[in-house]
Amino acid sequence: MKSKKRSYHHGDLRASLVAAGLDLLKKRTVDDLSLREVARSVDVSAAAVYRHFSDKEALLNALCEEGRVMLAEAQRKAMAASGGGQKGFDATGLAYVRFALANPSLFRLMIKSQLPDTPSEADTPTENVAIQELRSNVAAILPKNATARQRQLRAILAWSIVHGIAMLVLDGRLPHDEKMIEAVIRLPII
Amino acid sequence: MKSKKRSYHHGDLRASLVAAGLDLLKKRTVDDLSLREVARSVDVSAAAVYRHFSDKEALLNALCEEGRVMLAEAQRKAMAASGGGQKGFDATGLAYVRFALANPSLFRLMIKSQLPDTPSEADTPTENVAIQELRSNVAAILPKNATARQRQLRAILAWSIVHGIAMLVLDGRLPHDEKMIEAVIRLPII
DNA sequence: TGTACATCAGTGAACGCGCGTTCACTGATGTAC
DNA sequence: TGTACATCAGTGAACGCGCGTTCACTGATGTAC
Repeated sequence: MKSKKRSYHHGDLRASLVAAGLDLLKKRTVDDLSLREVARSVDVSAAAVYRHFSDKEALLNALCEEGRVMLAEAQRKAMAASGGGQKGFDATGLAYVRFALANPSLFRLMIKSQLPDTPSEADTPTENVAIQELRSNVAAILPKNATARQRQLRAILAWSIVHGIAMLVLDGRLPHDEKMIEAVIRLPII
Repeated sequence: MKSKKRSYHHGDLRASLVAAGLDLLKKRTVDDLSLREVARSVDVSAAAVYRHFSDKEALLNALCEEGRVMLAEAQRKAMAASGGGQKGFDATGLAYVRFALANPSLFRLMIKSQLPDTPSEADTPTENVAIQELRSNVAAILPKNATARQRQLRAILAWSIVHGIAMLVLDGRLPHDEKMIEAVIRLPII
């Protein structure tokens, strides 16, 4: 049986490399993903990669960017399909976990990448874009008289829950059980 | 200024290697920790390590084991100091997060290591020792008429929260803010 | 229609690197007589 | 007390490996005249 090394290279090599990288991330650890292997799986020399990316990091950043688009799209769809409110909130969380479980290494890569965070050292230093959007979603769930502090803490709590489940399942500490995951996310936390 | 490479080797080399490994994990990623560097920091040849560990994996397992002891001890102390009940439960969770933040790479190494899990493929396949102890702690918090299912879900929820906070802070997605962490853990989730 | 030239994506060989592991060895220590 | 020997923790050189990156190159394609 020959190894069915599918070639991704039909025209735009840059796009092919990104596609191949995403595909390899389904089978490899982030640290096991080498620039050479990405090139190999597109049947191109390693040096060819440097025509499209300045270095390995630039290639990984491109993969991250692709992942960010995929995740945002999945969450947008989940929110729209569920009709907003508490259900929409839960659906968004579930989409987050599902994305992580479907793309383990890509998810880890995105998490570790520090790119999309606040560039300025503002009042809330390390806080990032995702959490701010999350907080506005939380605001829609909480009672109107909730304080800013309460909103912040609830947002962090919600993020921690979905992120925690995702990581525990990814690392094999919890079984990959859809029903269980949904049930945990739907638990009333207020 | 000379690099102050402290030697750990005073007698028991095995113990020195473990100590050096734990120390290096405070500054290095798990993947950046090489057997050669551990040996180097104890001023011993790389080959000497093989007198005490069969291979690199065995050395890493020893580091994991040390970490497990440290974490268990921290949680035991936290529980005892707080006097049990809901406070004890929160304190245990806080100890988990604090341990992770104090020993980032060691914590990651422990999480990925699959050793301490259930060896048999029982009814709850991937579930491990930690979650079972956690569930008994949850049982003490929940009302007496709670079902087994409710207890299980609450245990997973509690674990997910502390694990999620820990990972988000470790990966720089949330600021390392003790007050915030405590506040999130103490949020009423029922 | 044909020729000269520039462009530039991709090649393949080579580089230095640090890694995990193996191997024959050395030299200090303890034991037997 | 002295000598012969076994033990065994640690040495240092060497191995093959795959990596990221560089470099002079080739050869197809398009454009100018």
